[in-house]
Amino acid sequence: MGAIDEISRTIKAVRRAKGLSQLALAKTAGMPQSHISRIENAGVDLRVSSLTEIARALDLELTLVPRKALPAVRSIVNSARVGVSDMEEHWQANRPAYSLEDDDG
Amino acid sequence: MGAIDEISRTIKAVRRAKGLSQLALAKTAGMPQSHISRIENAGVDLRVSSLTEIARALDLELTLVPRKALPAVRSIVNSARVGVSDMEEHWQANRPAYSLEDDDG
DNA sequence: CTTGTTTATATGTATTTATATATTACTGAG
DNA sequence: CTCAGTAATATATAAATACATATAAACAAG
Repeated sequence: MGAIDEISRTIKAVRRAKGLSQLALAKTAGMPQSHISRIENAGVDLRVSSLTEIARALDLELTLVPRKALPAVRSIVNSARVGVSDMEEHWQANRPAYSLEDDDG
Repeated sequence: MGAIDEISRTIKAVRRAKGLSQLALAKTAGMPQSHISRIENAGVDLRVSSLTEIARALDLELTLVPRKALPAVRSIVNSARVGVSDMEEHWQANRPAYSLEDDDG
């Protein structure tokens, strides 16, 4: 599973957790609903500006963290979990954070 | 200053801090050197896959962190600083973390 | 100082692809 | 049936990306 896939899953999960429709998210992020749909389903390789806007609309922030700091950051992010059911499924079904890596490290 | 600008500055600073040429970074990231040059100077709106590969080549990880967790994450990232001179300038000249936000929040 | 060579970075151009706009279809709930 | 949410399609455009080439600096040797 690639980073893009991980991103799309996270977007979908967090959007649902916040009770937002694709249309609502799209409006806040300034893009058509069809684009959100494609992002969530069709493995679109987003541009950074688009990802930033979507993230912001979901109260997330795009961040670059050094590898050494990753475990600590993850535990913090886990503690700061939103605690909504739809999201829990996501975190448990996948990795315990919003991390966007895959396993070639 | 936008998020893209922040990203390009970070990439350039970290690459230099690691003593890598654009070509070396490009090879590791699997893209032509010309692209690195444009990313660092021409305000390119990167695709997520490109940013992920570059970040990985620089021992960074792209992460989505909830707003509430941002301050804690930043302090961690600050503690985990690499401590190279070229980078210090960057951190001091800009914001105290790798954070990619701008100021509309 | 000039020539050649190597390394680092920038630029010109063609291709690929995300994105915008608009529309349509499908689904489940009421 | 309507309505809300989502997915899928076609077209058009802007922009990222790839490929090739140019520029520039540094260095050595003549």
